[in-house]
Amino acid sequence: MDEEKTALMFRALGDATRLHIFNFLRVCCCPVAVEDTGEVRPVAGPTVGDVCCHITGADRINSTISHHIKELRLAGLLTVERRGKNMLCGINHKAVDALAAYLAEPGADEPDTGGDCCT
Amino acid sequence: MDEEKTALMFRALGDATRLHIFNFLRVCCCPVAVEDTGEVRPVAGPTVGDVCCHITGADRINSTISHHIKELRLAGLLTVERRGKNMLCGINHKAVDALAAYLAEPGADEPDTGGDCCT
DNA sequence: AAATTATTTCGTTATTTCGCGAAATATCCA
DNA sequence: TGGATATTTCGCGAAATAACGAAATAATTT
Repeated sequence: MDEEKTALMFRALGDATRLHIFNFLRVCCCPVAVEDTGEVRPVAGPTVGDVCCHITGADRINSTISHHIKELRLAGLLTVERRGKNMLCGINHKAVDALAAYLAEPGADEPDTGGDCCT
Repeated sequence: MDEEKTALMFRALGDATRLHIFNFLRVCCCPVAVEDTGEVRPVAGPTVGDVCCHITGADRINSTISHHIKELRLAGLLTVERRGKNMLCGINHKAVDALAAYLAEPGADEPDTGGDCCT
């Protein structure tokens, strides 16, 4: 996973509102289908409106939430797909797993420059 | 791990320069001591100057790098300790592990609100 | 004590981000 | 076709952030 993309994901999660959205979608029921291509898309799940309702408490959709969801999507952490009038949100588990692995395995994608860097 | 703190960590890693610093420190040799209190501190390792040199290529310390290191430290991801004239940097593995676990275990710290959120 | 080295803090400027409301777009229903 | 619903895009002002150089602080050497 390239560093640019990784930073983008971390950045997306580095906002209280977005992290809240992300958590909600993770604990929420979000059945997904995996295409032959490997692409993952939500089969059912909360709409952008549901998310907005849960996060803000308001029953009207908020442009701010829409914007945050877009940012999470651009980072690759969310999938969003139109279903009629609604947009269904789902977690991109593959991306989340990759990010978790990144944190768990130090320097897996970096040439080892250690040894000549200590004082 | 509380959500506020988690977002702070993600935010700290969500900048290309800081992620670069973080990666450098992870692959670099960074022996640490664990105190009786559980506190972790670097025993040896790259100084702020070493980090700056590696990241920017310049041989002079840069206030920008100093600032980024401070931010990583405030997020709890780095430990910084004075050793004579220098400041030694080290990774706070405990915090990194906690962050990795957070990503790996969906909703471990969130009450399950699923079931009534799908359309 | 003065000079030197390593690093942080401060003040400034340019850029980005956040939240908001209004307008635009897309889809469905009558 | 004309609404109604769901969502995104646009434009705005306020607040946060990033990079930079200069000054300040801390520890070491002479």
